[in-house]
Amino acid sequence: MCPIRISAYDLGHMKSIVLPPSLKALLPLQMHELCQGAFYKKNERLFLTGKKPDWMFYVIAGEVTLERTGLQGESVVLQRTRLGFVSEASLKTAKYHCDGLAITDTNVIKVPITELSGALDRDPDFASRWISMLNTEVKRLRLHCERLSMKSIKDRVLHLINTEGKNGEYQVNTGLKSLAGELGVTHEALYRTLAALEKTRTIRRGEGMLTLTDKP
Amino acid sequence: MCPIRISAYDLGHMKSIVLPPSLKALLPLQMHELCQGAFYKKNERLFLTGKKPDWMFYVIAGEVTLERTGLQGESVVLQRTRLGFVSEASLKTAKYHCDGLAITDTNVIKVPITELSGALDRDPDFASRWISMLNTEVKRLRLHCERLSMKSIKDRVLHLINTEGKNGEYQVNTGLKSLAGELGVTHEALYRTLAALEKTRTIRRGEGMLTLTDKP
DNA sequence: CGTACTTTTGAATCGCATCAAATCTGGTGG
DNA sequence: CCACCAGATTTGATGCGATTCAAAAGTACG
Repeated sequence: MCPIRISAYDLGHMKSIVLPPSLKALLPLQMHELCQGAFYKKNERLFLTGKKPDWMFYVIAGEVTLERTGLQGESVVLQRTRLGFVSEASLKTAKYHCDGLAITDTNVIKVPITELSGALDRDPDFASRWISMLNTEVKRLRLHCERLSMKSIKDRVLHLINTEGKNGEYQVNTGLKSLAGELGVTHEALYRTLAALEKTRTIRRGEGMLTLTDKP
Repeated sequence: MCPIRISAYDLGHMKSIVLPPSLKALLPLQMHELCQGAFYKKNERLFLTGKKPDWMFYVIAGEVTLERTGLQGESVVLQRTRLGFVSEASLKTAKYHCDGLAITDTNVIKVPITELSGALDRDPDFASRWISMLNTEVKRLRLHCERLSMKSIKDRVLHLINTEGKNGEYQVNTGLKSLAGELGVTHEALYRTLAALEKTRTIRRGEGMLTLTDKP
């Protein structure tokens, strides 16, 4: 029952690449060959705030966050992606409104934006699939907002397991410190909350997994 | 310099209606006549969680929130709309994932979902405009998440004025209590924070407007 | 084996939630 | 027109939970 997770590899320029099924099903056929693979080491940035978007990034291994640096220089995590597009919303945008940061070694598929945009205009089925993807993203973001509106860390953690997890199990992929950032709390407070939740047998922990214990 | 704001009217069944320019520009011509006007009194619900979406709601006057009721029965505001679509993300969804609540007397344009979906498949230009709208929404939601990640109420208020306001001015439309909900804080705390910000001359208040005082 | 980072625990502090209550406001009906 | 009510606004007092600062223990990696 260990989580299936592809590790990231640096394959150099990766001339020919294999698209993951989810991306293959989304993109029209003629786009497939225009895609390129890319590798980013931990803490490398895929793109920077203010820069012009040329590629759409589809994460296939590793993990990428969208971050903005606040007024005091602290970074705020807007989104984390382990499988799927980062910055879908930058399709028709002149500049990025946040940074894309690989928080671990990461493989992505790069899709050229100009061609992507053209294909969306030409191919109604593709446009429809793209809209569905954006709909999903909007809902995910609404849930994220809901989570961040909760006052206690305990509530946020349980909400996370319930909405992002499967069958009451949530896989923590890049460490609790990173998760704390996503939940909008300090890592110390998260550690304490998890310890408390474990002591009251509300959740169990193991192998980076947070599991809800079923209560009668 | 008073804010232009259309008040909501109950025009009965409103057989023939006038679409606002923003909606007219978005929808293809043949959709225009399929739209209907509707009026909701304060605290009426446009739709309920779990119900099947038949109409898309475009708010033209008043204000609508998307809300989910948490485990303890408290309601969490996911989104507020004063002009534009509510629940754009429910286009291809079997059921609503939240409630739509008129928090003041509200006029909306109802657009039939089946026809809307068909038009998106047939009309690439329309699909393109729809995608742009979703992109905007995704970005707005990301900013909302960023705001909710801020620890202090002061930071959230200033972020709100900077991102949702115009020229350092933010119009509070439906009361501070409602705004407090959107910011994820209690109304008491918000009142105190605003009073403090006013005392230090960081902001000014008047006529439901929060204005940033320019500092050298 | 040393370095960097994560995880963990400790103690002090502070901001916000909470509960309470007073004032103000607009709208309703006598 | 005024009494009345519901809701919004405001201020006060108290306690809790999260932040903050600090430091120790664990872990991965070269």
